[in-house]
Amino acid sequence: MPIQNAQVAAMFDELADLLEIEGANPFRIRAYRNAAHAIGVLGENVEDMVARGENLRAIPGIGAAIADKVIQIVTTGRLTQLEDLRARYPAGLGDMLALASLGPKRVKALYEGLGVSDLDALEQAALQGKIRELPGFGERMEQNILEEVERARTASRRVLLVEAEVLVAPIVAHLRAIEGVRRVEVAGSLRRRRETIGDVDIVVTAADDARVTQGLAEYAEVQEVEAHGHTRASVRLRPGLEVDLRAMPEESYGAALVYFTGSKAHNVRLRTLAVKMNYKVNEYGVFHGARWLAGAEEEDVYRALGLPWIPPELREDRGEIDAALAGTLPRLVTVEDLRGDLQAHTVASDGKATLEEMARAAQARGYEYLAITDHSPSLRVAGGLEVERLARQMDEIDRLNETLEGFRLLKSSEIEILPDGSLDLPDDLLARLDVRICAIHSRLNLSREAQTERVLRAMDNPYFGILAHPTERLIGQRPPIEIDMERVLRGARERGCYVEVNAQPYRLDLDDVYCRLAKEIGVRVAISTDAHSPGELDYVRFGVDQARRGWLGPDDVLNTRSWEDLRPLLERRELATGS
DNA sequence: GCCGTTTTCGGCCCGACTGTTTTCAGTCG
Repeated sequence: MPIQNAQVAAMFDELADLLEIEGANPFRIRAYRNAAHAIGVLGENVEDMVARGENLRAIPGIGAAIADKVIQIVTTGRLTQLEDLRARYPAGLGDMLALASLGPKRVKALYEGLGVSDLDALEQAALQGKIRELPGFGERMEQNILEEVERARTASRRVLLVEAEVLVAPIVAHLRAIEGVRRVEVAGSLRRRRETIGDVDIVVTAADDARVTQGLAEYAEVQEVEAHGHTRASVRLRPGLEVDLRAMPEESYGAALVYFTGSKAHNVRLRTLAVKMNYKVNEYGVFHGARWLAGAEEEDVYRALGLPWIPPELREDRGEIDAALAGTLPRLVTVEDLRGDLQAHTVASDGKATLEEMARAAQARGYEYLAITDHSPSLRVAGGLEVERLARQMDEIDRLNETLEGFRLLKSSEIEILPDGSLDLPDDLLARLDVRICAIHSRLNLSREAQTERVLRAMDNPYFGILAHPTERLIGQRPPIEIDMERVLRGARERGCYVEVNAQPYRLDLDDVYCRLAKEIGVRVAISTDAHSPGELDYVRFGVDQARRGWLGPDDVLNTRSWEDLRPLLERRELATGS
């Protein structure tokens, strides 16, 4: 069974957790966490790197010792050091560590003082009043632990980016309406446009800070106020989403925005850079000794550190600071760069609107083209079009295009990649399409090798165009299929094929990390909404978000081009093969 | 345990809040 980077990273994180409980050198612990982060955000698979004999020490944060451990993990699937620690500390301690009031010190005290090693035992100890008797613990802490155990049992998962947006918009409106409030900005992972959101951070400037924190605490949807100070408030909304608000002085607004936008790893890099310059960075500004240098706007903070402003989507400690220092930050693609959408459905298969309704909606967005990609025959559950119906739709598109000014519908299909790697439409029909979107919808559980071969074989067909939603994941519901994405991307480049960034908020597929890998390998992407109704064309921004997080610029994206410029890119292989 | 146009040894990001405290440790973001 191949091992994914995320699993390797999780092992080092667990190692760090257990070492914390053990009371190991905190800097050594940090080294493991840094390594976990470095591996987690790596585009390439460490297992493949090891197989190719590449030097893992080239990865920043990985030295000789951790490189050896990575090799042990990918070759044996185990890490003896971790297994030794697991033998010494019960598995339930990890659950305890996840509680807000408990860190490694208190978990260790509870385990050694009371023999408590899981949430159930912890709850019993609290109910029996034993916890308050431990040194450093009290009655209040005992009560908090009880509440946190209960919450952990009913814990809600991270919410989708789109869900968080819907919940947060009215809060922002509520805060803006408070008297004396000047600036309100959502920071955190929502501003970095991560695919899921754990909690929401909001930065505010106002004439009266306490009035704003009070205002949040009194917001109608608040279920519980977790903390409530003069300049800071933390509340839990009914759906389980936590909102942290920070009121800041005007001159610190930019520094606070940097600080609360994160990521944490990005901030650590910034402060480390500052220290080398003999500066200090905190949420109030950039300081030289006690002297305040900058902080009113984000641009000022970065400039004081010798950097250009870095777009929030890049602030993940994936090399953005080095790129900023070198002046090689990419100009990122924007929604405004897009000239069309390359995947949309109609009532002919499983969509909700007609050809004309979809065309009008796309044109109203300022697009020049929209590809109609109703499903192919094998996908019966989605009303896939048989050959005759598709041919009739193509005629209808021709007629409609004659009535549309400055806009055209593109003839297309979302073509099934069958289990044997063949495409679900005959070549003569494929040849008549403007764009060919190819996708897997069935047999998702093939082995990694078989699934990879299936897609590469499909790409051998000279009519293969764009691989749609390549990993088939549904965020929080279905994991990605087992597939060697690096091989798929290299195969796509060799064959002149492309991949999709599907903008459906529950797909976001390719994700940001694979977008970056596609760019490195040299495969262009289509940012497509896969819209099933006119309103879903707006989802495009979520696809753009992930593309930006993957460092993609306008040139890396197919549909930033006019149809005249795009067409030869899609036709190229047919010309080359003479078909 | 990692890392180095200040260092191959001696550093390693910073402040608010909570709960326990009579001056601060622990945790979080």
